[in-house]
Amino acid sequence: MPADRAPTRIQKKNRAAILEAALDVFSSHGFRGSTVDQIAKAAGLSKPNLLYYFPSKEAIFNELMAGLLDTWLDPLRALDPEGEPLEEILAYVQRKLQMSRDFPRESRLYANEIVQGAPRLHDVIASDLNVLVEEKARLLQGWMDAGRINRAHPKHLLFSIWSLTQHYADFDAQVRTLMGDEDPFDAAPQYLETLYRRMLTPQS
Amino acid sequence: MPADRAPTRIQKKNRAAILEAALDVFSSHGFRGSTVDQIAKAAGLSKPNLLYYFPSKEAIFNELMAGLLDTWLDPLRALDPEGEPLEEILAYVQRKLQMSRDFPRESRLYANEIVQGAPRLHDVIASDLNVLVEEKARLLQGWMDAGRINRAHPKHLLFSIWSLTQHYADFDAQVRTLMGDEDPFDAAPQYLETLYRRMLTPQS
DNA sequence: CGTGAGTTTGACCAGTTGGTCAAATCATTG
DNA sequence: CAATGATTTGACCAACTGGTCAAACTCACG
Repeated sequence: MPADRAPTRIQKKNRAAILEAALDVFSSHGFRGSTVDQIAKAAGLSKPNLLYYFPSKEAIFNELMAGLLDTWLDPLRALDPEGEPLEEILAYVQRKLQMSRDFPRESRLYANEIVQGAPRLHDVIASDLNVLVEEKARLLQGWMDAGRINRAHPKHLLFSIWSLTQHYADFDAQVRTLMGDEDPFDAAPQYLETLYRRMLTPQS
Repeated sequence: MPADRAPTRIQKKNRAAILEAALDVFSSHGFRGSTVDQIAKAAGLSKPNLLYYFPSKEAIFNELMAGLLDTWLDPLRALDPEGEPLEEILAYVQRKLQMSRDFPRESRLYANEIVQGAPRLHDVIASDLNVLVEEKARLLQGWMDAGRINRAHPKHLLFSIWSLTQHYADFDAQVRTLMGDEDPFDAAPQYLETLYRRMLTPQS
């Protein structure tokens, strides 16, 4: 393993290549289903060479996850208490949808983990994510109490946004097969905007 | 392997126990992540004993999947062209949600497969499911054209129903952690009914 | 209660997998 | 260009995994 001095040119390049390859492999086979050899080959390295940069398969996975979670929550963090409620929510939905389009592997990596019971993620969900969700749920509740958006269970509202947007990344294989030639992302933004607009636009 | 005569009492019991155990194990670790030993132990058998009833790990998986897909599509098949459109759709949503509550392992097994690119399911999705979806999408489009429900992309409408309902099974670990004491299934039916009612109730 | 089919198991095998290590090669810099 | 540290690799290991097999055991039934 490289000393903990400043990383050399080669270290930077190879660590990046490994993480990129690992994202590819882990997101399409899950942790258990992925082999170090697969990742090494995808990164253009030999297995021992890869293990020169990371102490273990699990270490690669953890670093990937740590990096992922931060960017993953950014769109929700950006939900602005000062903004116009409905537009804020619609913008959040579109940001999240955009992430499913641009980073489907990250979405699937996360989905893989949660579906399998989140063994390696339970702590961070129970702490960081929980705090953020509580905060934003209160914000949404406030907007509802003020009559600025229609009432709905705030946490379920958040779940529905995650679910609907990530579905296009996580179930990509199914969605594309059923859509035929049509790109799912052509109509999805419109569909979701309509859905949440109709649902949340305040009715007297 | 047992001869292909009528199954004995023991065969019936053990095959059922194996499939039950396999559902448990496969749905929480995926195919690659599950071992025959795990399944055998969960079924209360030794590994060679299990392999006396099924020729291979893959055979267990396939039999499980074959059984699953049929029941999985039933709720959609039951969408009745003769019924009142909005109520038909709302009933479909509730049936699907009920399945997430009653058969979360089946949902996760399916999710696991699709997230990983549906390698073992692509054919059946492209044939059986595709036919069913095309049929029901036309039905929904007809209802919209007749002004009986609000307009929305019919396939995306179906995707959203799957996504929202299955989310409660597939992301159960996350949902429960974030809901604390509250059972997600307490508010979910109400939330989804409201969502689709507001979205689809025809507006002049 | 004996006997043949149905059932169970311990021992085993070959292939895979995560990970190690010493030796070889390469890059940087004094 | 020497020499020192960084990088790479082939050979290897122990644990695990899917699957086999012959021998032992159990059960239903005449």
